[in-house]
Amino acid sequence: MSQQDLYSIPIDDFFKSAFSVDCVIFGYDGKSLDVLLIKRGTEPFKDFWALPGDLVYPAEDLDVSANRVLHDLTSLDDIPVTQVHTFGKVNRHPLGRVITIAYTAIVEKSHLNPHPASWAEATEWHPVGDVPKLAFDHEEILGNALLHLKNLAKAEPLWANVLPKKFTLTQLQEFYEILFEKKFDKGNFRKKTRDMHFLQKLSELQKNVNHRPSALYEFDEQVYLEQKNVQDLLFDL
Amino acid sequence: MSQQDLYSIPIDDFFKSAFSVDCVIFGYDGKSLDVLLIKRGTEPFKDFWALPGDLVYPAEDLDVSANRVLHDLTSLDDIPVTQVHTFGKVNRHPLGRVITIAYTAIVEKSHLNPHPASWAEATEWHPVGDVPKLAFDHEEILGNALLHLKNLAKAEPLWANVLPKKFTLTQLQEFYEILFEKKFDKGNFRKKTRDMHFLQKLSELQKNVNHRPSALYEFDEQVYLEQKNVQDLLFDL
DNA sequence: AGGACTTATTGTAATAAATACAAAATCTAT
DNA sequence: ATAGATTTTGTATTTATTACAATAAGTCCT
Repeated sequence: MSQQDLYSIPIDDFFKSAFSVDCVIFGYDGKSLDVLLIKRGTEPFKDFWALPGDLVYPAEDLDVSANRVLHDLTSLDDIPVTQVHTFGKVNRHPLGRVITIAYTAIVEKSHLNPHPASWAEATEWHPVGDVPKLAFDHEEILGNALLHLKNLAKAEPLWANVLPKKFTLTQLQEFYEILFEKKFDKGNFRKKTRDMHFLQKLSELQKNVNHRPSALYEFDEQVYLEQKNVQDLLFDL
Repeated sequence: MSQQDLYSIPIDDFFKSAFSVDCVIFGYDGKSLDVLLIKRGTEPFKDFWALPGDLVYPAEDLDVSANRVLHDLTSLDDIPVTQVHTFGKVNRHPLGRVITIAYTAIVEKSHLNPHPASWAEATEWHPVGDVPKLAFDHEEILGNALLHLKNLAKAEPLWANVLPKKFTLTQLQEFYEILFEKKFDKGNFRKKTRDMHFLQKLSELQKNVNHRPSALYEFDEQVYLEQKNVQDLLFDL
C-alpha cells in the first residue's frame, strides 16, 4: 500500500478492527508447571484447545478485560495479570483483523477450581512440556509467555503467589528447579537466601515428615518493597 | 458490563476499534541520547509534540506498519524496531477506541536526516531528559520505552547500531555511561571487554587526537551470534 | 533406648569476578 | 626534550560462586 492510498481510505474504515486478550495462566502445585487451557465450544477452531481469550469490549480497559474474559470462560476471579506481548499478524484470526494482547500470571493450582462457562466446553491444566495443538497462534503466544515468566522470576519473587504462606527453603528451591528445569546445590542455594531479608524465618517447624523437619519461612512483603526501592535507586549495569 | 450483555452486542460492534503504532526512536551521537518527536499538523492534539505514530492499515502487519508510519512522517527508512508494550486505556484517544502498540529503536543521529512529511509539521530531536509536553499518553510511552531500552542494552550490543564502524573502547564505554547516566572505571571496563570476543581489535589507530591514540575495534557479528547461541543453550538462573 | 535413615543446615577450601587504585606506555604539541 | 593527555596494563583486596564434606535433628524401626 503506498502513501497515496492512505488518504483514499475513509477514516471509518480504520475502525473495523477488533482486539482480544489471551490469558496464559500458569499453575504450580509444587510438582509441575501447568498451563490452563479451554476447549473452544464455538467457531472458529471449535473443539480445539486454546488459551482463554476473547474480544475486548469497546469500553473496557485491557487489563480489566483480561480478568473479565478469564472469569467468563473459566470462573476464576481476581488473578493479577501482567502484559506480555501483542500479536498482530494480519491473518492470525479467520474472522477479520484481530490483534491480541497476551497477559500472563502464575497461580497456585491446588487452591483454584476453574470450570468452564460461556462458550468454553472444558477447562483443563496441561503440563507446559506437553501441550496439545492449539487454536490460532496460541502456541507461539504460550512459548512467548513462558519465556517472559522465566525472566520475571529472575527479578521478582513470583513464588510468593504460589507457595503456601509458610514454606521451607527446600520448597522455595524446588520452585526454581521446576521453572528452570535445572537442579541447584542445596548449600549454595541457602547461602543466597541468607541476605534476602524478606525471607522471615519463623520459630515454627515443618510437621508430619519422616525426617528432620525444616524451619518454616514467610515472605515479608514490606521488607521486600523497601529493598526493591533501594535497588531501583542504585540500579547499575 | 455483565456477562449477559456480551450476547446482546452484535459481533460487528466489536469491529469498531482501531489500533495505531507509535515509534520511540532514540538517537545517539556520542554525546547525548535524544528522542525523535514530530509536531502534529492535524487534530487531535494539533501543534503538540508527539511520538511519530499513526493508525495501522487493515491489512498491514504491526512491525511493517511501524516502519511505514515512521517513513510517512519522518522520511526515515528501514529502522529495525522492536515491540515494547501496548497501551489501551479506554479514553486515551479522543476520536474513539484506539489502542497503540509502541515500538522502539536506537539509531545514529548524525547519519540520519529526518524531515517532516504527511501531516507532520516538524521533526526534531529532543534530549531524553528534556522533553516537552506530549500529545496523548506519549509521555508514559516514552518513559516505558526508555526503561525497555536500558534493559535491552544489558543483554545485547545495542551500541553496534550507533557507534561508527571502527570505534575505540572509550567510545564504547561512553555509550554505556550516557545511557545509564553513570561513570565506570576505565581499567575495569576494559577488563570486561577482554572476553568479549566479538570485539575485534584492528591494527589501526585513532587519528587526529592530541594525545596517545587509542586502538580501533570492530564489531564481529558472526562471533557474537555464535556466542549468543551457546549462551541461550546453557542459560541459567 | 538405640541405631538406621533421611533430609536440614552449616561450613570450608578452591576458584572466579568485581573493585579500587596505581603505574607505565604512547601519542601530540610546544 | 619535555609537558600534557589519554590509553593500556597491572596488582592487591574484597566479594561472590562453586563443589563438596561434615554435622545436626528429627522419624522409624526393632
